[in-house]
Amino acid sequence: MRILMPEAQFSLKKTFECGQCFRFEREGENGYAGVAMGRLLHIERAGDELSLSCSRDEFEALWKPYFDLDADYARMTSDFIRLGYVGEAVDFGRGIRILRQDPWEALCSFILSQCSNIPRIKGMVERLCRLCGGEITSEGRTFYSFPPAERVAALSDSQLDFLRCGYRAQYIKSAALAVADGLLAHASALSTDELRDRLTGLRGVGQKVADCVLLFGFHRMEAFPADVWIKRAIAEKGVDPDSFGQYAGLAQQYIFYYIRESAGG
DNA sequence: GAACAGGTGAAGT
DNA sequence: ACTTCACCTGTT
Repeated sequence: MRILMPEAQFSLKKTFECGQCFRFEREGENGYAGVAMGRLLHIERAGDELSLSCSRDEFEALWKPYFDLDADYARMTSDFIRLGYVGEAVDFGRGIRILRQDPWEALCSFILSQCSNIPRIKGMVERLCRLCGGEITSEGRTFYSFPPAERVAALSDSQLDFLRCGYRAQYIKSAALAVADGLLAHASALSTDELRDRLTGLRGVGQKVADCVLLFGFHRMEAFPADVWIKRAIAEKGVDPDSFGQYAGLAQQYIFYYIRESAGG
Protein backbone atom coordinates (compact mmCIF):
# COMPACT_ATOMS: atom_id res chain seq x y z
CA MET A 1 0.00 0.00 0.00
CA ARG A 2 1.01 3.62 -0.45
CA ILE A 3 0.64 6.75 1.64
CA LEU A 4 1.38 10.38 1.06
CA MET A 5 4.06 11.31 3.57
CA PRO A 6 6.68 13.96 2.77
CA GLU A 7 10.29 13.49 3.78
CA ALA A 8 10.04 16.40 6.20
CA GLN A 9 7.47 14.45 8.23
CA PHE A 10 9.04 11.01 8.00
CA SER A 11 12.58 10.42 6.82
CA LEU A 12 13.40 6.73 6.54
CA LYS A 13 17.13 7.35 6.68
CA LYS A 14 17.00 9.60 9.72
CA THR A 15 14.51 7.44 11.57
CA PHE A 16 16.34 4.17 10.99
CA GLU A 17 19.87 5.52 11.27
CA CYS A 18 19.59 7.88 14.21
CA GLY A 19 20.64 5.11 16.56
CA GLN A 20 17.31 4.20 18.14
CA CYS A 21 16.82 0.83 16.44
CA PHE A 22 19.04 -1.95 15.15
CA ARG A 23 16.93 -4.15 12.92
CA PHE A 24 16.23 -2.16 9.77
CA GLU A 25 18.69 -2.32 6.89
CA ARG A 26 19.04 -0.35 3.72
CA GLU A 27 17.37 -2.02 0.74
CA GLY A 28 17.89 -0.52 -2.70
CA GLU A 29 18.32 3.20 -3.24
CA ASN A 30 15.42 4.57 -1.22
CA GLY A 31 14.17 1.67 0.86
CA TYR A 32 14.61 -0.21 4.11
CA ALA A 33 13.58 -3.67 5.28
CA GLY A 34 13.26 -4.93 8.80
CA VAL A 35 11.26 -6.85 11.36
CA ALA A 36 9.28 -5.40 14.25
CA MET A 37 6.37 -6.75 16.25
CA GLY A 38 7.02 -10.11 14.60
CA ARG A 39 6.23 -8.69 11.16
CA LEU A 40 8.51 -8.09 8.19
CA LEU A 41 8.23 -4.72 6.46
CA HIS A 42 9.70 -3.37 3.27
CA ILE A 43 9.29 0.38 3.01
CA GLU A 44 10.44 2.66 0.22
CA ARG A 45 10.21 6.31 -0.66
CA ALA A 46 9.33 7.77 -4.07
CA GLY A 47 9.04 11.54 -3.86
CA ASP A 48 6.35 12.45 -1.35
CA GLU A 49 5.01 8.90 -1.33
CA LEU A 50 5.93 5.91 0.75
CA SER A 51 5.17 2.39 -0.38
CA LEU A 52 4.88 -0.30 2.28
CA SER A 53 4.75 -4.06 1.86
CA CYS A 54 1.76 -4.43 4.18
CA SER A 55 -2.01 -4.22 3.85
CA ARG A 56 -3.84 -1.04 4.74
CA ASP A 57 -5.32 -2.79 7.77
CA GLU A 58 -1.90 -3.86 9.03
CA PHE A 59 -0.58 -0.36 8.44
CA GLU A 60 -3.37 1.16 10.49
CA ALA A 61 -3.11 -1.42 13.26
CA LEU A 62 0.66 -1.83 13.55
CA TRP A 63 2.94 0.36 11.50
CA LYS A 64 1.20 3.70 11.85
CA PRO A 65 1.55 3.53 15.64
CA TYR A 66 5.05 2.02 15.35
CA PHE A 67 6.23 5.00 13.32
CA ASP A 68 4.30 7.37 15.61
CA LEU A 69 2.60 8.86 12.56
CA ASP A 70 -0.30 10.36 14.47
CA ALA A 71 1.99 12.68 16.41
CA ASP A 72 2.63 16.24 15.31
CA TYR A 73 6.41 16.62 15.54
CA ALA A 74 6.33 20.23 14.35
CA ARG A 75 4.21 21.09 17.36
CA MET A 76 6.30 19.02 19.79
CA THR A 77 9.55 20.60 18.66
CA SER A 78 8.07 24.08 18.97
CA ASP A 79 8.59 23.64 22.71
CA PHE A 80 12.35 23.85 22.22
CA ILE A 81 14.30 27.02 21.85
CA ARG A 82 14.67 27.14 18.08
CA LEU A 83 17.94 29.01 18.24
CA GLY A 84 21.58 28.10 18.52
CA TYR A 85 22.80 24.54 18.57
CA VAL A 86 19.47 22.90 19.42
CA GLY A 87 17.77 24.83 16.63
CA GLU A 88 20.38 23.60 14.16
CA ALA A 89 19.90 20.04 15.41
CA VAL A 90 16.11 20.20 15.01
CA ASP A 91 16.40 21.56 11.47
CA PHE A 92 19.02 18.97 10.58
CA GLY A 93 16.99 16.06 11.98
CA ARG A 94 13.61 17.05 10.54
CA GLY A 95 11.81 13.82 9.65
CA ILE A 96 13.05 11.70 12.56
CA ARG A 97 10.25 9.71 14.21
CA ILE A 98 10.63 8.14 17.64
CA LEU A 99 9.60 4.53 17.10
CA ARG A 100 7.30 2.65 19.45
CA GLN A 101 9.51 -0.39 19.84
CA ASP A 102 8.73 -3.46 21.89
CA PRO A 103 9.90 -2.77 25.49
CA TRP A 104 11.67 -6.10 25.88
CA GLU A 105 13.44 -5.72 22.54
CA ALA A 106 14.54 -2.22 23.50
CA LEU A 107 15.74 -3.38 26.91
CA CYS A 108 17.73 -6.27 25.51
CA SER A 109 19.17 -4.23 22.62
CA PHE A 110 20.30 -1.34 24.80
CA ILE A 111 21.86 -3.66 27.38
CA LEU A 112 23.88 -5.03 24.47
CA SER A 113 24.71 -1.51 23.27
CA GLN A 114 26.86 -0.61 26.24
CA CYS A 115 30.48 0.18 25.43
CA SER A 116 29.95 -0.79 21.81
CA ASN A 117 29.16 0.72 18.42
CA ILE A 118 26.24 0.41 16.02
CA PRO A 119 27.69 -2.23 13.66
CA ARG A 120 28.62 -4.43 16.58
CA ILE A 121 25.28 -3.91 18.33
CA LYS A 122 23.48 -4.86 15.13
CA GLY A 123 25.63 -7.97 14.88
CA MET A 124 24.89 -9.10 18.41
CA VAL A 125 21.15 -8.46 18.05
CA GLU A 126 21.05 -10.21 14.68
CA ARG A 127 22.82 -13.29 16.08
CA LEU A 128 20.36 -13.37 18.97
CA CYS A 129 17.44 -13.31 16.53
CA ARG A 130 19.01 -16.03 14.39
CA LEU A 131 19.69 -18.11 17.46
CA CYS A 132 16.20 -18.15 18.89
CA GLY A 133 13.91 -15.77 17.00
CA GLY A 134 11.13 -16.79 14.64
CA GLU A 135 11.85 -17.39 10.97
CA ILE A 136 10.15 -15.21 8.36
CA THR A 137 10.84 -16.08 4.73
CA SER A 138 10.16 -13.70 1.90
CA GLU A 139 11.19 -14.02 -1.73
CA GLY A 140 13.87 -16.55 -0.92
CA ARG A 141 15.36 -14.52 1.93
CA THR A 142 15.05 -15.40 5.59
CA PHE A 143 14.45 -12.80 8.26
CA TYR A 144 14.13 -13.38 11.99
CA SER A 145 11.84 -11.84 14.56
CA PHE A 146 13.16 -10.70 17.92
CA PRO A 147 12.86 -13.58 20.40
CA PRO A 148 10.50 -13.27 23.37
CA ALA A 149 12.08 -12.95 26.81
CA GLU A 150 11.12 -16.54 27.67
CA ARG A 151 13.29 -17.84 24.84
CA VAL A 152 16.29 -15.79 25.89
CA ALA A 153 15.84 -16.78 29.52
CA ALA A 154 16.10 -20.43 28.48
CA LEU A 155 19.43 -20.03 26.64
CA SER A 156 22.41 -21.95 28.01
CA ASP A 157 25.75 -20.26 28.58
CA SER A 158 27.25 -22.04 25.59
CA GLN A 159 24.37 -20.88 23.39
CA LEU A 160 24.96 -17.34 24.63
CA ASP A 161 28.61 -17.62 23.52
CA PHE A 162 27.32 -17.58 19.93
CA LEU A 163 26.29 -13.95 20.40
CA ARG A 164 29.88 -12.86 21.13
CA CYS A 165 28.50 -10.25 23.48
CA GLY A 166 30.97 -10.91 26.28
CA TYR A 167 30.02 -9.87 29.79
CA ARG A 168 26.65 -8.61 28.51
CA ALA A 169 25.43 -12.19 28.12
CA GLN A 170 24.57 -12.62 31.79
CA TYR A 171 22.93 -9.20 31.80
CA ILE A 172 20.48 -10.09 29.04
CA LYS A 173 19.83 -13.51 30.51
CA SER A 174 18.92 -12.17 33.94
CA ALA A 175 16.89 -9.37 32.37
CA ALA A 176 15.05 -11.96 30.27
CA LEU A 177 14.21 -13.95 33.41
CA ALA A 178 12.86 -10.85 35.12
CA VAL A 179 10.80 -9.79 32.10
CA ALA A 180 9.44 -13.31 31.63
CA ASP A 181 8.49 -13.13 35.29
CA GLY A 182 6.41 -9.99 34.66
CA LEU A 183 8.78 -7.17 35.58
CA LEU A 184 7.41 -4.91 32.85
CA ALA A 185 3.76 -5.97 33.02
CA HIS A 186 1.19 -3.22 33.54
CA ALA A 187 3.82 -0.60 32.86
CA SER A 188 1.22 1.91 31.69
CA ALA A 189 0.05 2.22 35.28
CA LEU A 190 3.52 3.27 36.41
CA SER A 191 5.09 6.70 36.38
CA THR A 192 8.27 7.16 34.39
CA ASP A 193 10.31 7.33 37.60
CA GLU A 194 8.75 4.13 38.94
CA LEU A 195 9.41 2.37 35.67
CA ARG A 196 13.00 3.64 35.61
CA ASP A 197 13.52 2.24 39.11
CA ARG A 198 12.32 -1.15 37.94
CA LEU A 199 14.70 -1.07 35.00
CA THR A 200 17.76 0.07 36.92
CA GLY A 201 17.09 -2.71 39.43
CA LEU A 202 18.32 -5.07 36.73
CA ARG A 203 21.98 -5.97 36.62
CA GLY A 204 23.68 -4.20 33.72
CA VAL A 205 21.00 -1.53 33.46
CA GLY A 206 22.06 1.91 34.64
CA GLN A 207 20.58 5.33 34.07
CA LYS A 208 21.49 5.59 30.40
CA VAL A 209 20.18 2.20 29.28
CA ALA A 210 17.05 2.67 31.40
CA ASP A 211 16.33 6.02 29.74
CA CYS A 212 16.80 4.49 26.29
CA VAL A 213 14.26 1.80 27.19
CA LEU A 214 11.86 4.40 28.57
CA LEU A 215 12.13 6.51 25.42
CA PHE A 216 12.31 3.88 22.67
CA GLY A 217 10.43 1.01 24.33
CA PHE A 218 7.82 2.85 26.39
CA HIS A 219 7.61 6.06 24.38
CA ARG A 220 8.14 8.14 27.51
CA MET A 221 9.14 11.27 25.64
CA GLU A 222 10.38 13.03 28.76
CA ALA A 223 13.15 10.45 29.27
CA PHE A 224 16.53 11.92 28.34
CA PRO A 225 19.24 9.32 27.71
CA ALA A 226 22.59 11.03 28.28
CA ASP A 227 25.42 9.13 26.64
CA VAL A 228 28.95 10.41 26.00
CA TRP A 229 27.84 12.31 22.89
CA ILE A 230 25.02 14.10 24.67
CA LYS A 231 27.32 14.88 27.59
CA ARG A 232 29.72 16.36 25.07
CA ALA A 233 26.91 18.53 23.65
CA ILE A 234 26.06 19.71 27.17
CA ALA A 235 29.69 20.46 27.98
CA GLU A 236 30.80 21.98 24.68
CA LYS A 237 27.72 23.25 22.83
CA GLY A 238 25.81 24.96 25.58
CA VAL A 239 22.94 22.47 25.56
CA ASP A 240 20.86 22.71 28.74
CA PRO A 241 19.24 19.35 29.53
CA ASP A 242 16.76 20.97 31.92
CA SER A 243 15.27 23.22 29.25
CA PHE A 244 13.34 20.68 27.18
CA GLY A 245 10.29 19.75 29.25
CA GLN A 246 7.97 16.92 28.31
CA TYR A 247 9.66 16.18 24.96
CA ALA A 248 13.22 16.08 26.24
CA GLY A 249 13.78 12.66 24.70
CA LEU A 250 12.84 13.94 21.27
CA ALA A 251 15.26 16.86 21.70
CA GLN A 252 17.91 14.37 22.76
CA GLN A 253 17.45 12.38 19.58
CA TYR A 254 17.86 15.43 17.32
CA ILE A 255 20.99 16.47 19.22
CA PHE A 256 22.40 12.96 19.16
CA TYR A 257 21.83 12.53 15.43
CA TYR A 258 23.23 15.98 14.66
CA ILE A 259 26.39 15.63 16.71
CA ARG A 260 27.04 12.11 15.41
CA GLU A 261 26.51 13.03 11.77
CA SER A 262 28.57 16.20 12.01
CA ALA A 263 31.33 14.19 13.69
CA GLY A 264 31.47 12.08 10.55
CA GLY A 265 29.82 9.00 12.07
C1' DG B 1 50.38 -4.74 20.77
C1' DA B 2 47.98 -1.04 23.08
C1' DA B 3 44.14 1.86 23.31
C1' DC B 4 39.55 2.63 22.95
C1' DA B 5 34.39 2.04 22.39
C1' DG B 6 26.86 5.05 22.57
C1' DG B 7 28.04 1.68 30.10
C1' DT B 8 27.79 -0.46 34.56
C1' DG B 9 28.98 -1.89 39.22
C1' DA B 10 32.27 -2.44 42.76
C1' DA B 11 35.75 -0.59 45.37
C1' DG B 12 38.43 3.14 46.60
C1' DT B 13 38.89 8.01 48.11
C1' DA C 1 29.20 12.18 46.21
C1' DC C 2 33.08 11.67 43.13
C1' DT C 3 37.04 8.83 40.81
C1' DT C 4 39.05 4.59 39.11
C1' DC C 5 38.96 0.23 37.22
C1' DA C 6 37.66 -4.34 35.20
C1' DC C 7 34.67 -6.38 32.13
C1' DC C 8 34.14 -9.32 26.50
C1' DT C 9 34.91 -8.44 21.92
C1' DG C 10 36.09 -5.95 17.83
C1' DT C 11 38.40 -2.34 15.45
C1' DT C 12 42.16 1.03 14.70
